[in-house]
Amino acid sequence: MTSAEIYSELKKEILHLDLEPGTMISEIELTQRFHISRTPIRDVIKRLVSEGLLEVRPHVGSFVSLIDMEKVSDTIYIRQTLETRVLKELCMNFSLQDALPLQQILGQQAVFISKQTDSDFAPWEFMQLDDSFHGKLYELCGKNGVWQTICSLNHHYQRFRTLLVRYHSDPIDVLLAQHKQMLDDLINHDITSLKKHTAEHITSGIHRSSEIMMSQAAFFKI
Amino acid sequence: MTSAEIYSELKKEILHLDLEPGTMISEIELTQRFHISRTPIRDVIKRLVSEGLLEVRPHVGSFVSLIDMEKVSDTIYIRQTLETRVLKELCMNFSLQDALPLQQILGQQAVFISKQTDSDFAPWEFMQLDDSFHGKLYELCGKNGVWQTICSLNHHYQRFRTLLVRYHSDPIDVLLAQHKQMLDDLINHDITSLKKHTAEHITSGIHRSSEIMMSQAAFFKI
DNA sequence: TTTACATCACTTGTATACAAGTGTCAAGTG
DNA sequence: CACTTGACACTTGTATACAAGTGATGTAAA
Repeated sequence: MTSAEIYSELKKEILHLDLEPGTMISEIELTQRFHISRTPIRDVIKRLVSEGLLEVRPHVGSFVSLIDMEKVSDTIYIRQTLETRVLKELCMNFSLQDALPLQQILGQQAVFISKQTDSDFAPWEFMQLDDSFHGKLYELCGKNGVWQTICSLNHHYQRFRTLLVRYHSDPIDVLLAQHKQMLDDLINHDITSLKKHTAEHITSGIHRSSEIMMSQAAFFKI
Repeated sequence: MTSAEIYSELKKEILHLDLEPGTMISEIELTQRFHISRTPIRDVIKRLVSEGLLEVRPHVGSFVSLIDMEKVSDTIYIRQTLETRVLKELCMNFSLQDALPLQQILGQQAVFISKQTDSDFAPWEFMQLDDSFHGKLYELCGKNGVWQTICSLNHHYQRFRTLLVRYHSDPIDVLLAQHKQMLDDLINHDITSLKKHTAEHITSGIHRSSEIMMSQAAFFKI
């Protein structure tokens, strides 16, 4: 297993909360698990530290970082602000041609929901489709780089979203309905309604944050 | 010299263009310069890579990354969008109390300009004061975390700004005048004028980008 | 002269021994 | 019993030897 693969694997486990916030990560354990020496393991750890997913206390240990709700709030603020502008610009010249790829993604989301059973609940697959939808909005607007930048700093937000769907605070069929509304607004060139629905969609779930923070207090910072 | 200090020193040299884009960085040279072994040097390099300031070609060498104008444009787009919203919110409840720290920073900028001579031209000192001004705007709005986030992804933009002031495309007295206008707009609660002046200020210099890219083509990507 | 190829100097990648700091836990002391 | 203290196990930090890939350079053959 190469260094990049180990990085992806660990990152995935952290974002999916398989590695719970606060868990200690042992370098030596990882060397045994991935059959590789400490040096590349330490490289991976450093990289995850730089993304805020791990914290290293020198001579003590490496730990999965606690979810920082301030960072989550900041991410939501940034996403809502940028997406409002992007959608405004997109709405001005929105064509039915633009609607096609978005409708395709909504179709995939509908398929996912219909296949979904309680036994094999895999929220991150839907979260990926959610990201595809939003990413496509930026792409259609010629702002793919902005979307990539947002993705690079939404790690705490993503873990919070995982909790939201895990506790069904954010039913995925509601999210799909919100996407559909946004697409309708785009087709109708209704900027006012679009702005409202976008804000609702992105900030949805934050209302229940205190509830979730209570039930999983150990996962959160301060 | 500790690992963190070496990181700061190298980062400073890259952002100030003392280490020019494209320059090769030798790990062994750095071990000799800082009297430390390869391991901590490699840690520093990895960290600068994760910030997009260095690029490592395996078994070839480590190089200062070329300035990516797409990233610069994206940064300007993000900054302008966020700052427009922050200033709008700030403008609504702006008090003369809020004006005090801003006026203080403008005073420091004025002092800097008056002291300035052509022989000891140190643009980054003024850039720091520029950042202080903008950072204070976010802070007054309770959005300090958002500002910190922006700072973490504006490295290419900062190198571009260094070029702008180096070639006097962005005379610093003009920047100060723009700051003063923005503060006046805040005091007068004139959102429309504020939005216009903010956009002018943040996008100022981008107009001359092609000119600068021509004269320093080797610094730029593609 | 031109081209193909082997050599070599140099780079980063990896493994590992050792240094140094931290926290636990048990024994000793008041 | 409460508290101090020191040994110890375990952590990350650092140094360094070696592996492996790259590109330039020089040599020999066509």
